[in-house]
Amino acid sequence: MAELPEISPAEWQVMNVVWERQPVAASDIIKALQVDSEWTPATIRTFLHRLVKKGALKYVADGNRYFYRSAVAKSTTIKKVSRSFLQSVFGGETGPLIAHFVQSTNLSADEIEQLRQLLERKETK
Amino acid sequence: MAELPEISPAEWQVMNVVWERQPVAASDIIKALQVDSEWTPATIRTFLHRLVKKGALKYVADGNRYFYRSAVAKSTTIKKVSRSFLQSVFGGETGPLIAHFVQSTNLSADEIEQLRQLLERKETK
DNA sequence: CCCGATTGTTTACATTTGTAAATAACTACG
DNA sequence: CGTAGTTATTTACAAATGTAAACAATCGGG
Repeated sequence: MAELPEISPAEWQVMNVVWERQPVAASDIIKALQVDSEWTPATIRTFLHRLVKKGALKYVADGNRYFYRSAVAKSTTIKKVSRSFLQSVFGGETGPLIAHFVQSTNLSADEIEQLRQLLERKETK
Repeated sequence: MAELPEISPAEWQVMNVVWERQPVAASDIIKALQVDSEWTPATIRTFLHRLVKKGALKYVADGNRYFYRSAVAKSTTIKKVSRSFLQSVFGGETGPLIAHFVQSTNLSADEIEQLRQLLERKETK
C-alpha cells in the first residue's frame, strides 16, 4: 500500500478537482466536472469509488454525504506519471521533451521570463 | 482511419524502435527490446500485430519475414499524446509542465544553453 | 412518520492492455 | 523432399478502463 496508485486519464480529471478544492463533496466534484466533460454523475461516482479503493482518495462522511480528500500528494503523483511519460515518449530525454513543449505552445512573455530564470538558477547550481 | 491510433505505453516502446531503425525485421525489434524489457518474443509479436491492426505500423513481407515501418509520423504522434498528457496532468498549462521537468532533471550546461536559445527565439517572435 | 430526492454501493458490459501459449505457415538444411 | 526451426496468426485470459444503470440506504420536507 506504500505503492503509489496508477491513475488513469479520466481519473486524473477527478483528482485535479479534489486537489484543488479538498475537502470537497461528491456533488461539487460532479458539478465541476460536468462543465467540460460529458460524464454523467453515475460515471463520476464510479471514478470516486475506484479512486478510494486504489488509495488515491479518502473521505469523511457527514450524514450521507462524503467529503473527499486526496490520500496521495499531487507532487508525488505528478513525479511518477511524468517519469513514465518521459520514458515512453521521449526515451527518457528531458531536453527534447522540454523543447517540444516550448515550441508547441504559446507562452506569455511572463512565462518565458519565469522559465528563463529557472534555467539560470539551474545553471549556477 | 484518418484517426491517429491510440498507442499504449508498451506499444510506445515498440514504436520507438521502429521509428529509429525502420525498415526493421521483427527479429531485430525483438532483440532491441529484450535489452531493457522482460518481454518474451511472443509478447512483442503481439504488440506488432496490434500496431499493424491499429494502423500505426505497416510492413512489407520478404519471404516469411516482415519488415516493419511506421504508418504514422513520430512527430504527429508525439503531438497527440503530449497534448493529452498536458491536459490530464497539468490542466493544459505548459508553464508548470516545463517548470516541473526543468526542476526534476539534471540538464547539461549544453542543454540549458539550447533551451535558453529556444526561449529567446520564442520571445522575439 | 412517510415518501420523494439525494447519495452511496453493486453490478454490468464492451474495449483495451499486458502477457503469452498454441497453432499454422513457410523456409532452409540435410 | 521431409522435417526441424523460424515466423506469423489465432486464441486466451485476467486486469484495467470508460461508461453507466440498478439497487440500497438515508435525509429532509410535509
